[in-house]
Amino acid sequence: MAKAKSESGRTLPTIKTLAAHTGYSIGTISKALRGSPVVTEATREAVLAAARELGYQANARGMALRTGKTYQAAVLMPITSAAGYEWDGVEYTQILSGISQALDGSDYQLSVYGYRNFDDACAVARRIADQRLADGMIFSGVLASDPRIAMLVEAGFPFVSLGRCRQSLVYAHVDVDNEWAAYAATARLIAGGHRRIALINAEPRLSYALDRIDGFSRAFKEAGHEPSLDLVNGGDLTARFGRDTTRKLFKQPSTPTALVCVNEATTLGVLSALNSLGLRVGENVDVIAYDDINVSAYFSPPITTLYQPIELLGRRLGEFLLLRMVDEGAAKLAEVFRPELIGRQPDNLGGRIGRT
Amino acid sequence: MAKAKSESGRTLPTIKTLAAHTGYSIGTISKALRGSPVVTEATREAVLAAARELGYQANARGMALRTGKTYQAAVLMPITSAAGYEWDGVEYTQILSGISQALDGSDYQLSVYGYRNFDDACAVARRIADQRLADGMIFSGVLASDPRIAMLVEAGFPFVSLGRCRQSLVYAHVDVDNEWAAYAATARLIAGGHRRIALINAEPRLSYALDRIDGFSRAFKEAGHEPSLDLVNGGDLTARFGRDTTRKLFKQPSTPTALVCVNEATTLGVLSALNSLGLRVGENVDVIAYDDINVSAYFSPPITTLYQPIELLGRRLGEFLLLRMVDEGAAKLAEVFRPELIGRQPDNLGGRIGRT
DNA sequence: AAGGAAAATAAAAACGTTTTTATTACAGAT
DNA sequence: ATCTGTAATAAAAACGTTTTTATTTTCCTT
Repeated sequence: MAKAKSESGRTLPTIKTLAAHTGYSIGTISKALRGSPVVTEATREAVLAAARELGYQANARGMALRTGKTYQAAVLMPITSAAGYEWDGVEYTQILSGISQALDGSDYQLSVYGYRNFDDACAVARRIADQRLADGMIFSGVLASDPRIAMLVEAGFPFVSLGRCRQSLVYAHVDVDNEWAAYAATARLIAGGHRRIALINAEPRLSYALDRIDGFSRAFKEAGHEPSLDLVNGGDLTARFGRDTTRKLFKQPSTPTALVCVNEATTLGVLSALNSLGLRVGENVDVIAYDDINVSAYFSPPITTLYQPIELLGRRLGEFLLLRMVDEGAAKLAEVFRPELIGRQPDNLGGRIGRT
Repeated sequence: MAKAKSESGRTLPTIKTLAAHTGYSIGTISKALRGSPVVTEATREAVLAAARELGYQANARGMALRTGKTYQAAVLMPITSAAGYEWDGVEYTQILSGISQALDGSDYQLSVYGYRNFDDACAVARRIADQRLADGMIFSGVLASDPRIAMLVEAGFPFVSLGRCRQSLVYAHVDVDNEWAAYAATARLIAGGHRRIALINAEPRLSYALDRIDGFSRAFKEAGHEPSLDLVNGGDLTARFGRDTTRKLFKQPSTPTALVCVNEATTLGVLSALNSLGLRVGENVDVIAYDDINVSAYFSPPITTLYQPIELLGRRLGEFLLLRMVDEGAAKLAEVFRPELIGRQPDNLGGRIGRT
């Protein structure tokens, strides 16, 4: 078998090369490189100098084999449905980007595992933990009762989830304050005079979808009104879902006067449907959207959004995972981001609707 | 050091476990598992049965160390600029998704390497090749003269690029026929009566940006007109760039009557700007867009697009890399996809513009 | 029945590390 | 001068594989 060669055709330097070059044994070299206190300062200097000179870089596989660590951080990523080619999972670019930045400079390499559906995601998570394919993992799409979290907590495997489940378990996580966000959006619309508000939501088995319904309801209750729960719709996060749902809503006898949208893809579908129904935002209907990627500013007219730079969440996910993998307790590793409400419309139908 | 334990707390089975369990030596076990012809059929059966029974899975680090392979496929991913939080690099979700699907079932694991700018990308590529951090790599954002391609071809390191450079080198690649696409879009607009056509393009150092200018020019020349090269604009692929460029174009004395847009983010910016200028698509101006993620159907009005499911490109990238890593010649591994022109508008300003 | 070739398997070496154990050198104490 | 303890380093073992080399078994030939 050919040895690994560097581009120039020479064999890569190993710890043995350093040993031969410096005259020390490989054990001493290893200790010097790892900063063990048993080697003299002078020896360490000599070894480091040789390492620099020869361009030595520790072989990750050798380290991995000996230590049992993998130096891999796994990220579970949903595979976009090949079928409809609908706009889906767009925000993963930003999440990966953030995680990658956090891992940059650490010894860990980002490893992506695709999954096709929730069961698949569970199977992949279990495989990673059981076979120690990585030293830690990150995943999203958390269910109200998520078997992955229960399983990994039980196994003591380091992980950070994007989203919180509704079981009382202690685990590292990052999340958006969806309850507050839905509350803020709904309250703004209620203050604008709206009573029939639709919530275009994610599937209700997802934990954050429930959070949003909670916030939605709370806004009504605090204002002394009954929440328009009949206008709550759950589905996938595509433009198609937004369009179809909007059309359906406006075929009903009691139509909404405002909509809160789950994300910008869905919003695009909603706006498209409203347009084809001859309804104009700010005149006949108000729309507030969740905004991952700051694109709502370019809609015509620009709409009010709950803005949360998702790359930041990704970075925090990576940072937390690094800490978790060196055995930082999970309890301290939790952060819930509150998105910023960016008002681009008065959201009171231009004053055409009566305030209470 | 604690041994790797499976979730249930038991030590993971290794080739030694199988040896003890079956009575064969570890060498024989290895050969049986790898399907070497020197072991009897009966032995192989027994070994495989034991492997199934104990849930044995080969340890990737052990294999990696011995064989010198890493079983990692590296993908270089641009890190979205933390600064503007502009919509950027969205299509990477789909690319990764496609690659992940192609790698699924192979021995290779997808490894993501982020880079911040082109120089960084080159450095990362070199590091991966020099230190053998992966057995192959995939990257995009190819320049007309791309040092990564030259370097990797020279080093004999397996890779597949998304995009072609303009140097005469033999290497595996996947690309979109950008020359044709720009030609088709421009020709359609010329046929609709347009003469002043703007091209909202990527940065001209990118190879595909040049391809598009070529196609754009060819359409004019074949129709016997001078290409409106003064209306060609290159920049990043954000909505902001689309908006700012459009505003700039319509401030000039000789404004365009139609625009060809580089991608859907930019298109959103273009449409936003047109709207704020009081211009309506299909009446005052026509727009044709490149469409990665099939979202143009939801614009109001829907616009004509060049549609290319990008996940398919990703899948082919992965397939090619797998072949390349088992030493398939690079020459055969090339595919150029021609996008589909989906006409959603007549693109002749509703007949208001005179045909020649 | 002995010899030998071929087939099957066992044993050993190697990949690049880290860690444990053993050895050496040197100081200070007696 | 010898002993003891400590500091520094060397040597060896181990991680889980694959591959090369050695050994055993089988079976055919004479």
